[in-house]
Amino acid sequence: MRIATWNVNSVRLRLDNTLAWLKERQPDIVCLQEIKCQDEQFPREAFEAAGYNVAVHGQKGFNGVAVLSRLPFDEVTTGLPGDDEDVQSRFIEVVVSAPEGAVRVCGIYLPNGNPVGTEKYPYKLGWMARLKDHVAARLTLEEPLVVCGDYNVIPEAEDAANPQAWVNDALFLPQTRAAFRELLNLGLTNALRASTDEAGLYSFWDYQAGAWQRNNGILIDHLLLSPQAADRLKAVGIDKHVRGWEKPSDHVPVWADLAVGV
DNA sequence: ATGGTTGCTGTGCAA
Repeated sequence: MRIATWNVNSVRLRLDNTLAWLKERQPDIVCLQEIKCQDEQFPREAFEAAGYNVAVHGQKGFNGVAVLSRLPFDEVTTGLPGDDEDVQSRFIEVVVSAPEGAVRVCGIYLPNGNPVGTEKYPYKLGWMARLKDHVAARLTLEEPLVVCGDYNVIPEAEDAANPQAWVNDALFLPQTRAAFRELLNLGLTNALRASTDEAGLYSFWDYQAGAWQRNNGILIDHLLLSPQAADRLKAVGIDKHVRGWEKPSDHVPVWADLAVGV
């Protein structure tokens, strides 16, 4: 089963790119972030015609997450538990049944947190604490679980082309990186880092200042695996070439193959 | 080099 994550930065503007990439990469499950539309504006029919079931947790203008799945959904839940006041659409969780058993997938759009010094940074850290609590609870199920999405976290210096440019940024502050490590320390495996320690692997290049042309990227889109998923990990990839397409997102897809189901 | 670009919205905000 191939599970992917991609921050598309507007699913409506990126529909052609997304359909072209689905055809090329043939993922079974895709978590989309920053769809930037309400549920009823999501181009559901186009994805259904491509062979996918659709689950959407949208929001007007900003944020918004969705999951595409070739297999039908056994469960869909939206919203990260732990704060009833949080109205931002950043979390969706699905369960699908593969022949060998259920696979649970959480699609996340973790808050950016900038500018540091505003309420945005504590919101990010609070969201990460809530995610940790939720993942800890899910891990007790002892099933294959993938928590993937735009984490807005640069875990290590080698995950940025120019780490010094990020030292005061919410994506790379020590507290941010510590919270990400706390998540890993629950027993999750970073799929990409389970297969390579290579530097220079990025998933985001800013639209500004020729970041793509200079390969000034950062790695902030991650797939974290429960032990039962990590045991079945077969391959991981980053579809960097998609950043060079016409009208690209500033993020590219990241995917992992698990030896479960199709 | 404290800029630069993109998307949605509303003529600014978020990233």
